[in-house]
Amino acid sequence: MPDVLREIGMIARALDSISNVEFKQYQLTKGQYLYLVRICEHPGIIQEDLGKLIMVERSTVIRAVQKLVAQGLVEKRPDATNHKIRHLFATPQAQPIYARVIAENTHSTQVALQDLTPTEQAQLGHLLQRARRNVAADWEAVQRGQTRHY
Amino acid sequence: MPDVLREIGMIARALDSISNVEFKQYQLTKGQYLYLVRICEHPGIIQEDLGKLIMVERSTVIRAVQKLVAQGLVEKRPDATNHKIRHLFATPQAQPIYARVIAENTHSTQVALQDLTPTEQAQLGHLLQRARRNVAADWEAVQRGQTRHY
DNA sequence: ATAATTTTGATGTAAATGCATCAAAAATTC
DNA sequence: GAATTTTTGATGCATTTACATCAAAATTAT
Repeated sequence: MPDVLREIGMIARALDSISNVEFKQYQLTKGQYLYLVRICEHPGIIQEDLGKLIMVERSTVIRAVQKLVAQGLVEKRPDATNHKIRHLFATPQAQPIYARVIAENTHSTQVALQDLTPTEQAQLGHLLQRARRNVAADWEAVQRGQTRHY
Repeated sequence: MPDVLREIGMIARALDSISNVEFKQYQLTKGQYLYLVRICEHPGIIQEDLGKLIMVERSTVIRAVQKLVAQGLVEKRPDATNHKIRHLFATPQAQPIYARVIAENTHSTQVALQDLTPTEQAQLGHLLQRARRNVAADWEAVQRGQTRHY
């Protein structure tokens, strides 16, 4: 069994840190780009689901979103019937930043996949998707306080 | 071009957060397992190279190592001729913890790859290795202060 | 050899992260 | 329908992370 964990960890840390450096010019601090992009692509999403989408802790999501709201990039709107949830929407000011983040992420992907054939790229995408689905179940269980046994 | 970045980010965050939860029982706080494992496997490594191995910032490595030293899990030894560097070694107390970390990481990998055939697993490993090498060059350049253009 | 640059380690400071906990609304159970 | 549990949001606190900067040793250039 190949040690895919370490490879994945290295790639993730490397690209995340590059992104963070580059997005400082748009006043985005560490990690903020992640939340902003997902909110842009899922208008009306609630914070709880945003956490599951990115796979980060609830409290982390909430603070990140609070900051985006303070910066005028995101809006929280109450629900008409469910008084517990808040829907998130990106503001018009977020749009140009969103475009830049996507451009940068696309470039990073190109760098990562530069010497892979289109077939290999597709293959990698599919295999990663399957691995991610496998992992998501465990992650949500641990978030709910369950313990893994092995 | 498939969006491998997001898949990789999700998997990395999910498994890292699970690991962090589980290793608290060994008094390892967030991220420490990463450093400890690499030091165990590379006796005598210096902090600078440890950063490149894990792909984290130099100052982050230094504080993480300082803490492991304070916990008695790692030792810093000066070099006989080069007075600038410090070699890192895991102490005997680190060994049982190392074994547990490896066991947990192996389990996580099994979960992630559970429904992939051995061929698919190998393929994923190879493709990720290539992507990681591609990314490493960019990461080291950005760490040295260079700007990417795209 | 001397000067300039790079490497390696370290720390102050600001910020994100994540656990524990609370609170209120909603959903479920009895 | 009342009581219990779950869901969703929020905050205090301890910790890691990372940038900027410094310092000293080593390397390279002049």
